[in-house]
Amino acid sequence: MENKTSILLAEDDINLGQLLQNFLRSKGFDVLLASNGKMAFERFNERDFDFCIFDVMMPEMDGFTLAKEVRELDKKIPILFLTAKAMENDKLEGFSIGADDYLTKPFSMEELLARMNAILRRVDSDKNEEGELFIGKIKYEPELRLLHLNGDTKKLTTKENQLLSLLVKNQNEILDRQAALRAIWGDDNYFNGRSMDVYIAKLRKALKDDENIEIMNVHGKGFKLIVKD
Amino acid sequence: MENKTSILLAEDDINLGQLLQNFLRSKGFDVLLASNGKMAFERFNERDFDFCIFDVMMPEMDGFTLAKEVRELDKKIPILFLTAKAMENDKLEGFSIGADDYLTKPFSMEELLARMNAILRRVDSDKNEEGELFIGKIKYEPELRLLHLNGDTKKLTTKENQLLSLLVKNQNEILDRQAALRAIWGDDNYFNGRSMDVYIAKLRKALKDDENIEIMNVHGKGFKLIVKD
DNA sequence: AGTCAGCGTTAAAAAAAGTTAAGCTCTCAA
DNA sequence: TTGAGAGCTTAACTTTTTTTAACGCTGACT
Repeated sequence: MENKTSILLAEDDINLGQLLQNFLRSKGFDVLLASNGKMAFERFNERDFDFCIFDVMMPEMDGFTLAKEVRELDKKIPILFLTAKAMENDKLEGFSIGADDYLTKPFSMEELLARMNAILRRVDSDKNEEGELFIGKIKYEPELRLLHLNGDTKKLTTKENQLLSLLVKNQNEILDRQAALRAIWGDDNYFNGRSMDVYIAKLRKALKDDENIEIMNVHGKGFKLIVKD
Repeated sequence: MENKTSILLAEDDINLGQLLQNFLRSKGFDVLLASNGKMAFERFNERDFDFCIFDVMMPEMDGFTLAKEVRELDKKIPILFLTAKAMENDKLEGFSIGADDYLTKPFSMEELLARMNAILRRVDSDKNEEGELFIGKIKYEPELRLLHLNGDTKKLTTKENQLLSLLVKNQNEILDRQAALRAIWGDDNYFNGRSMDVYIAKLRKALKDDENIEIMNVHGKGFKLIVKD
C-alpha cells in the first residue's frame, strides 16, 4: 500500500478552498487546507508535505511570502501558485521564488490535476518505488524517527529527527542556519545555535557508517547534506 | 444496529438552540445542547462526540476559542460554525482554526443538514463499516473501556481510558501534554504530569501486543500514537 | 600574522520522561 | 463493620533528551 501524496493547500476563499480540498481528496491526495499564509506555514513546520498549492492573494501572509519561507526550509518541494489576476508581475515574482507552475483563476479542476501530475512526474522524488526514503545506503523513516543500515536500527530523538528531516529536504543544497533554528527551536539566538551545532555533531555520528554521506558546513550560511553516488 | 452520530451543539440563543436540537434529533442524531462555550467544553470533556456545531458569538466563551480548545484535544472532529454576521474576519478566523464549514444566519435547516452530510461523507472516520474502532489489530470500545485482541479482553480504568481516547482522537498527530493534563486531570501541575507518565507506561503495556502500535514521546510537546500499516 | 566570530567536539548539568512500587482512598461484599 | 481489592497518586530511582559550558580549530578580514 503506497502512501498518499500530501498537499498543503493555502487558500483564503472558503468555497474554492473546500472545493479544491474535496476534489483533490477524491483524487487520492491527502490534503490540508489552511486559510492564510501564516497558518499554512505553521502547519508546514509541524509535519511533512509533498506538494504545495498557494493562493497568491491572502490575508496575514501572502502566497509569495509563504513560498519564500517554505523555500528556505525545503528547496525541492513543488509549489504551484493560484492567482486571481492574470498579472505578469505576479507570475514573474512567483517563478523567481522557485514556483513550479501557476494557474490563473478561473481554472478547471482537471487542469489543476494535469499540471500537478506533470510536476510530480518530473520532480525526482527522493523516495523510491516503495515510497521508502534513503540517504545514501541508510534508510530513513522520518515519521518513525528511525534510521536503518544493514539490519541495524537507530532511533532518533525529536530534535535529531527534525534537523535531519530539514537537511534531507535540502539534500545537496544549503539549509539556512537561521531558518532551521527558527523552524526547530523557534528562535535563532546564540544558545540555540550552539545547541544545533551539538545536534549536527550527533547526526554526523549517526550517519558516519555510510562514508558517502557528509554534513558539510557552509561558513556563515548553514549546513549542506551531501550524498555522493 | 449502527450507533447514532453524536453532536455537540453550542448555541446561546435558546430558541434557535432548541429548534436545531429538535430538528437534528428528528433526523436521527444524538444532540447535546450547551448554551455557551464554557459549558460546551465541559460537556466535550465528559464524553465522546462525532461532530461539533458552534455558534461564533456566545457569552463566557466564544465559538472560536471553544474550537481552539477542542482542536487541542481532537485534531480530527468536524467543526461547523454558525455566524450571525456575514463578516469576512469571522470566517477567516474560523477556518484557520480548522473549521470544516460555516453557515451564515439565517440559514435553512435543510442547508445545515446538507452541509453536515457533506462533511460526514468526506471525513474518513476511524471507525469501520460496523462502527467498530480499531487501533491497529486491537479493537477498542471507548464507551465500555475495553480492548480486544484475539479473544483476549482487557478492561481499562477511567484514567487509562480517557488518555487512550485522547490519543486515538489525535492518531498520528501530537496530543499536547498540557492540554491532555487539563482535560483529564483538570490541572497541568508537576504531579499530575508524573501521573500521566505512569498512565502512558500502562497504556504502552496494554498495547504492546501489536508491534505496529507505538506511543511516541515528542520531547517537551506531548505524545503521539503511531499506527503503522 | 593576528584577531575574532563561527563552528566542532566532548563532557557536564539540567530537564523531561520511564519505571516500579509503596501508600492512600474509596467501594463493595462478607 | 471491616478488610480486600481496585484505582489513583506519590515517591524514589533510572534513563533519555536537551541545553550549557569549555576548549580547540577554522576561515575571513585586516
